[in-house]
Amino acid sequence: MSGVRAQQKQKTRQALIVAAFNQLSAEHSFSNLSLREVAREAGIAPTSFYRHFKDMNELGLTMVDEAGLTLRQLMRQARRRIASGGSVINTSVLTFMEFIDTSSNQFRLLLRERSGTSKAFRAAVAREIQHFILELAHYLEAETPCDANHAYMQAEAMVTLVFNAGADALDQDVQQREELTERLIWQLRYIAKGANHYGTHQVNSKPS
Amino acid sequence: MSGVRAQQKQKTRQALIVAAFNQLSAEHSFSNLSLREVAREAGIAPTSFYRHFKDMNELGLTMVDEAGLTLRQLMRQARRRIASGGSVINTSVLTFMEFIDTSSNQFRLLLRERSGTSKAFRAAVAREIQHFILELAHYLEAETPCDANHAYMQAEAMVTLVFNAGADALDQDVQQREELTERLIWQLRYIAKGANHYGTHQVNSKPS
DNA sequence: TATTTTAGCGTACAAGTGTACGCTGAGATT
DNA sequence: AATCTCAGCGTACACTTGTACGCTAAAATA
Repeated sequence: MSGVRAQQKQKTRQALIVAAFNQLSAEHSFSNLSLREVAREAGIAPTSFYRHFKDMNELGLTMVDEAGLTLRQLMRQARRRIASGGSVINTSVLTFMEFIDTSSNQFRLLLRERSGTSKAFRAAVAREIQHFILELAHYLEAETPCDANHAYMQAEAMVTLVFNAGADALDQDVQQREELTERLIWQLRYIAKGANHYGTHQVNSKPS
Repeated sequence: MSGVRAQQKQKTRQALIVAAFNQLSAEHSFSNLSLREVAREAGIAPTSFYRHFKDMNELGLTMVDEAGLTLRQLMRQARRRIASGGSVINTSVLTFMEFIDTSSNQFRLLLRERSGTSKAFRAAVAREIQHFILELAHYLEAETPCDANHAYMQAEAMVTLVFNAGADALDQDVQQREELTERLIWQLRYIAKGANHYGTHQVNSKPS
């Protein structure tokens, strides 16, 4: 049971995933990929694809998981930087922008399938984003004078803005990205300010 | 020059556009459409398609324009409601949600092509959204104590949140939509509050 | 060692795609 | 009335796609 067999299988399985990611780009989305092209790039026969995934759909869901994993790992790293004395907003934003830069295809997948044609895909992406929101909400509830409900809404708004800024950044050059990032940081400050205002007291009263 | 000829041409051209919109759905995106299927639904031969558009791409851009037009018309209507004494945030949000409900396929197109595979598409959608942002920014600058720069950032953040909430709403039932709308309204208040705080005075000082 | 399992291959096929080409007949133009 | 224009059609072709089926050789198991 040395597992030479299973080991090789994992290897080509991974080759398929890598091949699929490589074929994603600004001009090529997941739904444009064909089983045959992916198999070709992975160096196996089209029909061998089925030894690993029953479907292109199944491949896609695996890719979403993988992208989510990458993102979560990066953000864990961000939390370490924050713990050792970085500004929360700045560090998080910069880390996210780093993700977009170094793993743009993974981000593109999440971004596109969020509003894609497969309900399963949309749900999978929504789950990944939800992770983020909950984590941030938990942090905000603990570290700022905000009740749970407002902490959640605040987190949701922030994650939405960050994610969207990431999407815009994909098409931009360095100069534009810097301006975008600066605007984003201001916008996050707005939200923090507003949430702390409304979330701290008189939660149920209408604002003026 | 009665134009019977040209009139008929416009008619089938419109039939193509309608056919294409009809084939959009939660499970079917623009890039899934085939020229042949669109032509079939419009009731013409595949090759006749070329009498109207050089490309599926050209059809798509026309559709984006049309969707943008619908949206702008709806928002003009919203402005009238506001002028006759409605709350700004509430009225705008409700109007937008109405757009998503009654013209979901048009919204889906904008939503998806915003991060789609064609740069021209992305630019076209970005332009439509930019209209919105500028219009709102102008309003905010005039009606609230906010300098131009902060008014723009505020408007951008608000439009982003509204647009994204619309995207989420597409998959939701009435109950969930109500909750979503309520959260959205709070989030917009956060932004308004924060922007007025930072944008009114001491613009260049760091927040506490 | 003999047997079973299985990753990967090659062949084959039906279905669908975009589009080149030439024709027709009904409006438009002269 | 004679001519031109051109929206729409049908045929045809070269491709690409997913996948069913059966084979092989090497690893795993007995």
